[in-house]
Amino acid sequence: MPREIPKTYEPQQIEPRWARAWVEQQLFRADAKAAGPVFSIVIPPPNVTGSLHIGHMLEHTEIDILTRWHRMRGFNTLFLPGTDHAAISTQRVVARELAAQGIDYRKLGREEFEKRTWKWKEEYGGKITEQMRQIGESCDWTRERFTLSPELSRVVIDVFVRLYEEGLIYRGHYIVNWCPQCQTTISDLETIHEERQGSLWYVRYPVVGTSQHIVVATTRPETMLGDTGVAVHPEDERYRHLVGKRARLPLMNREIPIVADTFVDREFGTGAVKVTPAHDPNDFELGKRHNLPEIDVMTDDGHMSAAAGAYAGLERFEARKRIVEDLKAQGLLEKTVPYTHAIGVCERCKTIIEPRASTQWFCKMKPLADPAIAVVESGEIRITPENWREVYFNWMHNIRDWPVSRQLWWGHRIPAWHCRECKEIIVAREAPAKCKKCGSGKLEQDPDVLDTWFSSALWPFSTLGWPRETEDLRTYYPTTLLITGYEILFFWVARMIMMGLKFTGKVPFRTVYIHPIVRASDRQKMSKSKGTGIDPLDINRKYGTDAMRFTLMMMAAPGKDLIWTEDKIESSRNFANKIWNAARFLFVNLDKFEPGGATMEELASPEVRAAAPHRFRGELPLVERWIFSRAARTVAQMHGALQEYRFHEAAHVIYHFVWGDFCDWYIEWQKPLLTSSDRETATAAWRNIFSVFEAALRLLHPFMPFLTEELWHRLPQAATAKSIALAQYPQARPEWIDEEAERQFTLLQETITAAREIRATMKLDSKRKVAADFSSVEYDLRELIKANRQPVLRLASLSDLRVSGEPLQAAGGTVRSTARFDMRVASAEAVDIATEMGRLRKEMERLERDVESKKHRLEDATFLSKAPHHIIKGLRDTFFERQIELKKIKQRLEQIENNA
RNA sequence: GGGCGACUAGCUCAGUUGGUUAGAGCGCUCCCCUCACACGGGAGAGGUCAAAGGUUCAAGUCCUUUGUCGCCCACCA
Repeated sequence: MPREIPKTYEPQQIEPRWARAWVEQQLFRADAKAAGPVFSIVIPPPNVTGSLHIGHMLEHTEIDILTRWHRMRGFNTLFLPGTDHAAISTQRVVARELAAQGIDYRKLGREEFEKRTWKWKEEYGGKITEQMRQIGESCDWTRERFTLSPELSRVVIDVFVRLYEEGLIYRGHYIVNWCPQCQTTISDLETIHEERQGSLWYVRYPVVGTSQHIVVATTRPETMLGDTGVAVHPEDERYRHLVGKRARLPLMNREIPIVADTFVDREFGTGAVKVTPAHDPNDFELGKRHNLPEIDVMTDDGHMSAAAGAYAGLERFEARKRIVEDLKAQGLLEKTVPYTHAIGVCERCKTIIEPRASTQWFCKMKPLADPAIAVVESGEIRITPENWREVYFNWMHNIRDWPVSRQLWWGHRIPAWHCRECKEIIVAREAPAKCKKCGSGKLEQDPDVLDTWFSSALWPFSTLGWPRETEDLRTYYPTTLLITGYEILFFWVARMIMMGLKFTGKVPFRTVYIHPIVRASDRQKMSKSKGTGIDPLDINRKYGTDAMRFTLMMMAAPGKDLIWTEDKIESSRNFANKIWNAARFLFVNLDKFEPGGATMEELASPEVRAAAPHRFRGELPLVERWIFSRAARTVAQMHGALQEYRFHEAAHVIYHFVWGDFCDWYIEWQKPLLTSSDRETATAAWRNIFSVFEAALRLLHPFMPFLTEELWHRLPQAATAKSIALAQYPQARPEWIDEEAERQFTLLQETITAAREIRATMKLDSKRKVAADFSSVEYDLRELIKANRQPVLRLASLSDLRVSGEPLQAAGGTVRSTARFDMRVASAEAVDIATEMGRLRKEMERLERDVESKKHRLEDATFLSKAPHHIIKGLRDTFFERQIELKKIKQRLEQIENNA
């Protein structure tokens, strides 16, 4: 047993060793599948850049805590680490990496690009895995999670075909969001709206056959090249005479009809609107109603297309500038006013998205959404914290069809084949040999791939072997829990629910726990791209993983984002150090005790610990009854808090137990006993302190895995014990709860505190011991003090304590009183009387107010008739106590005044 | 424009179903380097729980309004 223990806990010397051991010995994986209740958990993918930031750590820590806790309770646990296809991001990052090497990915060809991406994914997966190992993640972060494996692909294709056959997948021609940078369609969810300062340009369109103009307002002049109409409100008197006439589109010299449509807002701009069906969702609908043609004036990379006439080839914003200039030159620009409006930008690359009319694959949502709403309403799926339920319903009720095709190379290829001869589209699981309509063999697979989230939506069952009725599917599906952040509630969570219900008929998970988001100190969401991400590995090196985990958990109150500032971690680091030193205390003192006494094996073996609490000559002293009672309560609270995903509560509970109860009181109280020459008593004390300590380690283990693992191994363990993570989590011990012991011990604590308070008032330094008087009218209380005289003297630094039932003479000393006892230290030296009186007066005023209000309430007949008995009784009891306290304070004040 | 949330000690935040003196960490003040720990020990100051109204015997907790600040959703040129 190593006995040279440094004074300070040094995580960097301990963590790497255990991280390695967990991985090499496959401790978590080996025992993951055992007999027992099932805990299966779906967890989200890491971000695609391959780097972790503090924001991820919260999620990983919660997952890891739940996993360790469940495994320690004998659950059969299983992870389904979420898929990371992240098609757009991946393609973009890989393309960038290739570009850095001077390679244009588009010239590589699809196959070669996929190959390169695979390689990159592997490296990335390896990097993430390595990082997760360093921080002690108990789940396996292997490359499988990035796999577009053939089996999974088959499931995705199967699902697509099934949905198509049911008419839920269809090809639609609509306005979609086009990102000219990523060069693909993106869904509404992937665009974010930003307020930007822009302009509203008022442009004159000459009315054909008249000398009149109709003035339209636009924020995007470049789209006017694609205008195929002008619309006004049918009841707008200003324009009624123009409806049915034609306008001449400036710059393009094209005649376009003036139509009437109720969609037009008479109040906005001039009340006349240009119609560009190919570049605006509203105009698209309007154009369909009035049979206006679509003219797409842009190219995939955001330049003006051949349809843009003289402007063809210009970048779209360059074209805007030129168009405005030209309009001005021709006297067709009536005015320009500054205008702030929201524009859509690509979530990933921040490029301004271009709405374009385009033919895409869509998935009908309504029939899938309705059952998904029902299961959350009925509680079959529980979303916690509950406020996210509303958000979920809100979105689901207003759900729109989902464009699922993406113009990318990386992802699951859409299983559709286009006939070159007859344009027939064939959706099938396998590539068809020939067109089923015209028999042509000239078939081409649709070049598009599926949105990342399409395959991710299937994850809970696709990974368990569905559609086969596998053992895994039977055992683990529906999974117990999904744990994720709210940013993918719609992307992923809602869609998993819909797809799960659709294809398995069952919910994919029982509970959805939405964890808070970690923000940087400026309240920005942590993000690598914004440079606001903090590398957890840096924090680890400085403070240790345990400290970082514990800090996050202390702050992680459900339903509220938390702000990461580095100073908070110091207190967790200190906590780790405190535990380390508590252990150090035990080991160092055991060294002193062992010669001639019992060995550590005899004092702390698993068998000995299991037999706790150990009696002292047939009896269990008060302090032992108290600490075991406190331990039992702590265990119960830990279970309750973790059951409800109240991580912050669990962290606070264990913190208080270890630091407040165990270190500050229990160890301090027991100190002399541990080196006592009374071997029998000392042995029992040692055995109990080791059992409580060891139980505390197990309680804490999910939160601080490294520190607890290290210390646990310094205690005697069974030869087969490999890790504290495989030990049993402390179980509730209701028989240890001892209310009487807690009440009595609290009184002893109050007595000691009262004496310390007096010492502080007298500004005595701790070496100077003084004699004190203790007085209480309660016989039991006096006996309690007498029975615990030694520890009280020691912890309060008193040389003597005279216990009596007589009132204390206040003169010439300092007194502290509670309702049940008085404590007095005589002293010849002058205490600061003014300060003391100020304190007493303030206390008196507070008590007077309190007593008055309680009296008032206790005289209230309605209160007495309506309030429950225990409330009335409690109030009455405290009322009497306050009254006594008040009386004592008043007497004390009088005495001081008389003396002065 | 809709929806959601927050406002509690100097700072960052807890506070389960309304119920007896509203808590923690950091910071601050005072005393201590006492043989586990100064990343420590002991003691203390500091809050009319954003404002107003309401429900109730009882409100930090429930309801309404207001203010301030966030977030999400939304096709108004």
